[in-house]
Amino acid sequence: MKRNTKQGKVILSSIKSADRPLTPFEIHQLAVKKMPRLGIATTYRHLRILSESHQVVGVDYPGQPPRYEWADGLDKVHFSCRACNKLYALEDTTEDSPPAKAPKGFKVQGFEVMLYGTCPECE
Amino acid sequence: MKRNTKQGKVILSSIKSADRPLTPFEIHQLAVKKMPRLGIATTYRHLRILSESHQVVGVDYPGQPPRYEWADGLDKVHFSCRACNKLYALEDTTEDSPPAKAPKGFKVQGFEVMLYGTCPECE
DNA sequence: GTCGTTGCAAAGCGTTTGCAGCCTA
DNA sequence: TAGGCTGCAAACGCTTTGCAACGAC
Repeated sequence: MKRNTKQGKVILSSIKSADRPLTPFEIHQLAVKKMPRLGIATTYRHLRILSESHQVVGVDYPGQPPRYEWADGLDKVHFSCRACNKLYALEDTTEDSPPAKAPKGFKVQGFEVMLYGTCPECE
Repeated sequence: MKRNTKQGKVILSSIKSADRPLTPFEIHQLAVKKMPRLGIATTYRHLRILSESHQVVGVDYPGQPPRYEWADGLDKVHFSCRACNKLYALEDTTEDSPPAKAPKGFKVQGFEVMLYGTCPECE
C-alpha cells in the first residue's frame, strides 16, 4: 500500500494486539469492531500485502485454516494442540541456529518449528 | 476403507513412489495414468482416510497448496525453496529429541521442522 | 484533481457431498 | 447378495477480482 489508510492501520493493529496467530476471519472480526463497514476483501488484500512485505507471517498446519501473526523478526516455534486445535506461539528456545541441517547446496535463510501434542487446558 | 479396492491401491502407491510431498492434484494425475476413470473425489476421500489412519501425513506451508507424503514413522524436516516453491523432504538430522522446548504443561508428542531458503537448482 | 484504495457483489477454485450404480467380500 | 465404494455433478466455503465511488496526498 502506498497510502496510509485507516483500514490498513486497523487491520495491522488487530494482528499486533493478538498474542497468537489469527485466521483471516478472526482478524476481520477484530477489525470490524473498530470499523464496522470494513469489508472482508480489504482484510484479505492487506493480509497479502503485509505478508509480502514480511510485516506479518503465515502459519499453516494441515487440516487447519491458515493463520497470520505479527512478524517480530524472530524465527518461530509453534505448538498445536491435537485435542482443542488451538495454536500457540512459543518463545524460541532453539538458540539462534536452525534446528536441523540441510544437505550441501541448500542455503538456509530461516526456519519454523511446529510442536504438537496436548496443551495444559486439555491435559 | 473396509474394502481393498483397486483405486485405494493406486492412490497409495502413487504417494509412496514419490520422493517428495505431492498436492492432491499431483496425486490424482499420477493415479489417473494407471486408472483413467478415477475421480478426483475418490482421491480426496482416500487422502482423508489415509491421513486419519496416519498412513500419510499432510505438509502445509503458507501460500502454497497442501501436500501429502507417505508416513514412514519418522518426524519430518522439510525444505521450502523461496525461489522455485519446490518442497523437499530432508533426512531428519535433529537426533531424536524435539528441536525446541515447550513450557510447563504442554505435552509434546511430535514435531515438524520447516527450513526455507534457496535450493541448489536456484542458487 | 489524481489515482490508489475501498466496499460490494460476483466469480474463481479447491474440496466435499448426494446419489444411483458398481463391485468386493 | 448386501452394503461399502465409485464416478459424476452439484454444492460449499474461503479467497480473489471487477468495478464504480471514495478519500489520501
